[in-house]
Amino acid sequence: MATMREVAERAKVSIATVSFVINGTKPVAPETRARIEAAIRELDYRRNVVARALASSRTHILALLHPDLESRPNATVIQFVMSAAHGARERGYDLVLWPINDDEQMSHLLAGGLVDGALLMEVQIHDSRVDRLIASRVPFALIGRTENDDLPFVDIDFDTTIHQAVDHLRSYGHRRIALVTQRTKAAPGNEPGRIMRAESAYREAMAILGSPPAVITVEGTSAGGREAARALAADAPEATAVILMNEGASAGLVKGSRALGRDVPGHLSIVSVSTTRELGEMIEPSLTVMEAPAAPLGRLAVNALIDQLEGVQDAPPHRLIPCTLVPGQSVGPPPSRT
Amino acid sequence: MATMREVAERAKVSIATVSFVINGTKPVAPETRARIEAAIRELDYRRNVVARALASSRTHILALLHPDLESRPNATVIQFVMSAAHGARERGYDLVLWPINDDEQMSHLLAGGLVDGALLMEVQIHDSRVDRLIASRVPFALIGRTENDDLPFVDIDFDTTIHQAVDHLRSYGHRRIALVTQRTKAAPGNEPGRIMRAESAYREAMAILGSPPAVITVEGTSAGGREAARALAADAPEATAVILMNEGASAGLVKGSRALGRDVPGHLSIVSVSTTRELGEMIEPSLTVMEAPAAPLGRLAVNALIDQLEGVQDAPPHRLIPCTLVPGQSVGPPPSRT
DNA sequence: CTGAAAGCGCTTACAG
DNA sequence: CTGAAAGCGCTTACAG
Repeated sequence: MATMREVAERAKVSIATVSFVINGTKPVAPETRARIEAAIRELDYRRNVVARALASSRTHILALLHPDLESRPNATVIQFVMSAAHGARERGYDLVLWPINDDEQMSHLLAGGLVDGALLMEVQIHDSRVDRLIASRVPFALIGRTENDDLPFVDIDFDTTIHQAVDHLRSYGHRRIALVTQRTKAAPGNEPGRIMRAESAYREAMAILGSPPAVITVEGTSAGGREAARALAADAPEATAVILMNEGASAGLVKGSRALGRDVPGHLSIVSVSTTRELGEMIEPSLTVMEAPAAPLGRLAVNALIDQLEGVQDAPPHRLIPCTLVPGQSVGPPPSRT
Repeated sequence: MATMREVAERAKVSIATVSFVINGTKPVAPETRARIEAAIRELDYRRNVVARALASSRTHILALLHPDLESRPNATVIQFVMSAAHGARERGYDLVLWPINDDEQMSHLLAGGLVDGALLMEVQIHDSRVDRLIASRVPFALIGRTENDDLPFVDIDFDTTIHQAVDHLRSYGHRRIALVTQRTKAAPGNEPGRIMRAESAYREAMAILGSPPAVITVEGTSAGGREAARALAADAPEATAVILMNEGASAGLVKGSRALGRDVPGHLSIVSVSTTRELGEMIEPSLTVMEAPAAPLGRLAVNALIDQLEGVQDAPPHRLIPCTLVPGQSVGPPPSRT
């Protein structure tokens, strides 16, 4: 590869001037600029990004910190990741994947100076990784929120989403609506924020509706879904509809309900929240879903971070995006009482 | 952040010696080493990876080149990506995501000197990106193969996989087996290698079986699956089983068959190849799948690349991994002729 | 076993 | 508008 020095020699200028035209950092006379651009073209010169990084103390690399997702990743996650990578590249940044197992390792990586900023996924209400991030002094943006709303974050607007889901069900005549949510390994009270926020939005909506809430928590698996179906029949038999905040359990819930003789949507309507429409279509009957804004959220997160790095002040204030209703065939009127 | 110079001063040695102990590149006297290690601990020193990269011309960064998957990624892809990232980190490398739209852009990125090596996904039979990779002189490994088997690659062993699928169906008594494959935007004859290889393995198996092959190609969507169901009924009515090499069409195929009055597996058995077991479980009846070895393949790919970078000679010669049969409920005996 | 020094390929005050 | 030079924080022959 040609170096900046070779370009400078060929164009009969100093390397400083070459740098100025490449970066547009200082005005350069048109003729000089033309000579330099010609030299760049002739030598097929590409600036060495590592040297630039060392000299400017800006690597233009961003880290995506995520729990080790090797096992059960979902479609929403990859859409998010890919759109973040894409958004980063569009602004001249690279995105590295950092599967983080423990906080110690995370601090280590952050201290290496490889990245200009970090994106943290699967944020919990109390999250020690956020403390590590702050301590590292590496700028960051969170995907999800801790209890501290002041930190830079982007998130799904669960309030709006859940209320829309409830409204949709109400428009069919449902009044008794249960919530099926997901059990995690996190300590109780410290679930991923999305689970807690969805639940509190649900409780609020039920309060407005004047209906008693019914919350069922199961694993995010087919078996979990079946368990939810049994629990619904046993503990919340009056519920004619369910809001499902547990993508992995969706197929099991439908299968399990049918196995108990409860047709979907004949006896039980289902809205699956924060999932993909593709997943909704896989299931029979196809699920009515509130599609997670994974791709927009990925771009929003990466742009919020880069804006922060580059000191852009007019960053868009809205950092919450609601899910989008995608009607399927899992919602119908409640069974008529006979 | 502390620098190596500060460590050296505190330990009363030269920075060269500090470098030697950090990298283990040269023997250092035990007492000297102890002093240096103490200084490192006391200053909480972390080597700057950018400076190391520039000085050593090794960035320890790898690129994962993938088509722009923002739209329809699948679970197999993310498992692959995550395990590659994880495998890279375990060996001290970082993985950057490069969504590649065109070859030009790819060459640009490669020329920037950011990465030591590259992994290319979704390799096609004739793939201009591979030519670009070779021209860039950046070491690489392919996920999938071009027609040139000599290049470093890892891949699913479609031969073994398809033959196992056929054997599984034969053990139930099936002899007339169709293949449903996926239409892509690629020019005919230049599909992703996996599609061509699966098809030729299928044709070979049918030849051995003495049955005429029947190949149906549809979009990788629910609509495509329905189309496949119709085409099977119309064009290959004698087929009692189908090997599905089209994950996105799986739900549609089942729904479409039933809509035509053909029960699964009563009238039609299905084996879905190169997919995830989670997806198989979503569907009713749960699909018998040949699970793609996404995670092992991710590690294999990244290790093959790093071995190459580090001159490890005893790289494992086996770079093909077959899918794993995960029985579901979509395979049964063929309908008895009445 | 240890050190002085060159050099990796850029950016960036500073001077003119 | 352009250049000489220092410096980013390391690695790596080379010398001793």
